[in-house]
Amino acid sequence: MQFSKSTDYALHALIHLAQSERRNNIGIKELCATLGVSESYLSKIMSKLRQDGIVRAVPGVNGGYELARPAGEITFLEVIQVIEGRQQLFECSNLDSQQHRLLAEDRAARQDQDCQGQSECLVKKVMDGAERQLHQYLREYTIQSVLDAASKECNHALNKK
Amino acid sequence: MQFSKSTDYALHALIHLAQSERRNNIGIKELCATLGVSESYLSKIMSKLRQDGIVRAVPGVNGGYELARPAGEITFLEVIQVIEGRQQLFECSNLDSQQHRLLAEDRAARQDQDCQGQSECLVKKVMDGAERQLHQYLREYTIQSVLDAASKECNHALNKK
DNA sequence: ATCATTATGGACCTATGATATCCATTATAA
DNA sequence: TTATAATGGATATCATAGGTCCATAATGAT
Repeated sequence: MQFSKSTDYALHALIHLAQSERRNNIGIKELCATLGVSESYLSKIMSKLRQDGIVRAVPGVNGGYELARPAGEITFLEVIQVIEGRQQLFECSNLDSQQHRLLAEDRAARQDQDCQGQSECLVKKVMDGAERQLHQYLREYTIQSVLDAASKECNHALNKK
Repeated sequence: MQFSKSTDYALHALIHLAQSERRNNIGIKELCATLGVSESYLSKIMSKLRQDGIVRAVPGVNGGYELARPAGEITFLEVIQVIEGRQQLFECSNLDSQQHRLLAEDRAARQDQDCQGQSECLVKKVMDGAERQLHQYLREYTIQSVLDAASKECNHALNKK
């Protein structure tokens, strides 16, 4: 279980766009030179980011990409979900297996109305909790926060001089 | 990015073993009937769990599997790592890209001794933090805790009657 | 000792998705 | 009108997940 390279590229591309905010329309050529990745591959990724409203793109002379929103409003979670998709981290296969059927029957036999309906697998419950934790964390970091961290390091160094 | 089916199978198999603790040596036939998965595939998974000391296996008549340790000492994290491997959730490709080189040069130019050595990518720093969060969460849940949750539900129902 | 039983590990297969390239087309500004 | 730059479709390659089959080894029962 790993994040794809595309996610890596997407995040770094967005950081570069954020760093170059005064200039608008950064071309794919500059982006792929900066990231060290092929033009054709990176444009697929940029295309996805555009379709999800994270960047704007303009073709033609002096065209290129720019952030569609302030860098502080683009979270890591959002970027990751655009690239990786929005499937759940964990899906319980064989919900009709004997193990699950027994648990469900238990619940049914007990006629516990509170438990009806939440026939979810207990393993999945734990894993869904893990996913929630992860999402909560990734929502707290934005493209801007990375830029801030970089300049904070820089200021720290300057103060020492 | 998703957990594999194998992780699903492994967790459910371990829960079944834990539920059947008094009987020892649960055969692969019983396990795969319970989980609804093929014998040949599940045995690969069980073999991994054995190699990592999570279950014990004994061949021959009346042989089978049993937990190698108390269910309360087998964490979700451990099981997941055995099955999924221990690679990092995020690896930064192109550490020699222009973007990374510039950051590194900045640090070097500043001659900030505190920052030397930690030339790590700022994106990776965030993602490593996410991984730590996830691991911390998954370490808190064990095979036993799932069993406890199930019986707690059961008691809750009995008290209402 | 032999035999039936059960786990093990190697070889193999297939499907899927990640990674990647190429090109024809479309949209834009100069 | 033209050069430029993004877009999307088709395609290729490779690694991994998911899965099967079989020969072998180990074990308890007879």
